[in-house]
Amino acid sequence: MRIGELSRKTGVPVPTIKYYVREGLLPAGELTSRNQASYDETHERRLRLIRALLDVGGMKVAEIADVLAAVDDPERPLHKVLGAAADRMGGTPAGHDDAETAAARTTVAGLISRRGWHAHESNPAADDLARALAALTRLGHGSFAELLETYAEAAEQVAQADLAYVDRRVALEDMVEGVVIGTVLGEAVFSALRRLAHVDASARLYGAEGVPEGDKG
Amino acid sequence: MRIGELSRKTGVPVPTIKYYVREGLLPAGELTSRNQASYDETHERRLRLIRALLDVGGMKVAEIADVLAAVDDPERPLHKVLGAAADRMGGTPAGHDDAETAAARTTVAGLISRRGWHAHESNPAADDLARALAALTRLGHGSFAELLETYAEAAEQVAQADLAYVDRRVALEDMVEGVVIGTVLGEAVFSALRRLAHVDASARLYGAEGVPEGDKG
DNA sequence: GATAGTGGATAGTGCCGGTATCTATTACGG
DNA sequence: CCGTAATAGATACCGGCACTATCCACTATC
Repeated sequence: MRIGELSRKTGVPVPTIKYYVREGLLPAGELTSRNQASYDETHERRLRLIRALLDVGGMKVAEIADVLAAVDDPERPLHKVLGAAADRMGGTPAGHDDAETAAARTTVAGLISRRGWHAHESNPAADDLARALAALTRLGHGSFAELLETYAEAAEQVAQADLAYVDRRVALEDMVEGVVIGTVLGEAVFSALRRLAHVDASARLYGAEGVPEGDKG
Repeated sequence: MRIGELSRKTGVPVPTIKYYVREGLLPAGELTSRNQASYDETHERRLRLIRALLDVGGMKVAEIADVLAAVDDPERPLHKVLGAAADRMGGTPAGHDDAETAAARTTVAGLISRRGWHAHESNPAADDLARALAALTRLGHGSFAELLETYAEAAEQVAQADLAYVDRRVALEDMVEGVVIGTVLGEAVFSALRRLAHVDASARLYGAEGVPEGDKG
């Protein structure tokens, strides 16, 4: 198909498709003449993946380029792709190691070893966690750490379900892509569920309705 | 204290503090003369909260302004603040209701009623969830919905722990702020934990180490 | 052979979170 | 009482990002 049809099928404007190609998110179409290239379903699928990662997953274009490059790497070291997909967070690049962050890092290391997780504390996620805990401490909510075990338990459940899904549901061919999808979109799914559950829990605790009559605007 | 000291204590540059005041995130200091204002610990705390919401929570300045306005509202309708804190997601404003989204919406409504959640399906979180599921469907992962129950279970655990923490740990005075902190920073915490758990789960499944020797760059 | 569509390239747009600069004023140390 | 530093407030500007507009030379198609 030509670029116009690709655009129509996916709802992505033609100039945007060109932009994605320039940025390395999408392979160029195969040239059939100097100003004609043909695109196939792989382009269509990749385009949908890009939009999902952008719109639902909130990833940045450059991050998507990195992750997709890892996906396309024939070597496909699964845990590296997973890392690339997961390490897209952490707005603050490094973060000076103040007292709170150092203490939080210790807490995180303790949690990891206590749960026997096969994850090194140098993992970027551990860093993000430490920074979040440090921020909580600075706000006088250091005891939020009491919830860590509950959180970790739930996170384990979710992660196991994710990986099991990928393992049994996805052909080896698409496994890497499946991991990316599960990691990024799964996060969006869980986030939304958590917010819904919050509404429910607060309704039960404080008697506030999810949406009182006529409060839908 | 004066603005310079506030800046030193929090690490936020003076012009940035002025910017936050302009944007309504931070109340202005009390004027003691035409070019002097005094700030107190409430400003300091608020400033830390703003930075946490920005850096760790990934919220936008305008969103923070909304949420903090709700926090400062003497009426303090708790569930509304929670909503304001939670509804900060969803990059795509509305989203045309295509076939996939409509189907996903039905799935979400089913889930909510099945779990007996006191949350209306018109909730923005339900919308985000539907959009995430629709994106998964478009990518050929409609069966990801099989994980919804597991996800929901975990989300319930986390939400209950969150609210219980707020309920018993926070004076009524600060409860609203506590909800915001728990909602936003709790999400960052859980997200990081989920990524760590992913690393662990994939290590167990596929034998990839969290960080192989000399792979820490 | 007119028209619409295309690949490729460059420049521009709108938003966002600040940062720089400027003025008029005041606090503060000596 | 004077010089310097800091401050409030206002406006202009900046860099990053995700596009979007425009242009050109060319070609598929009617």
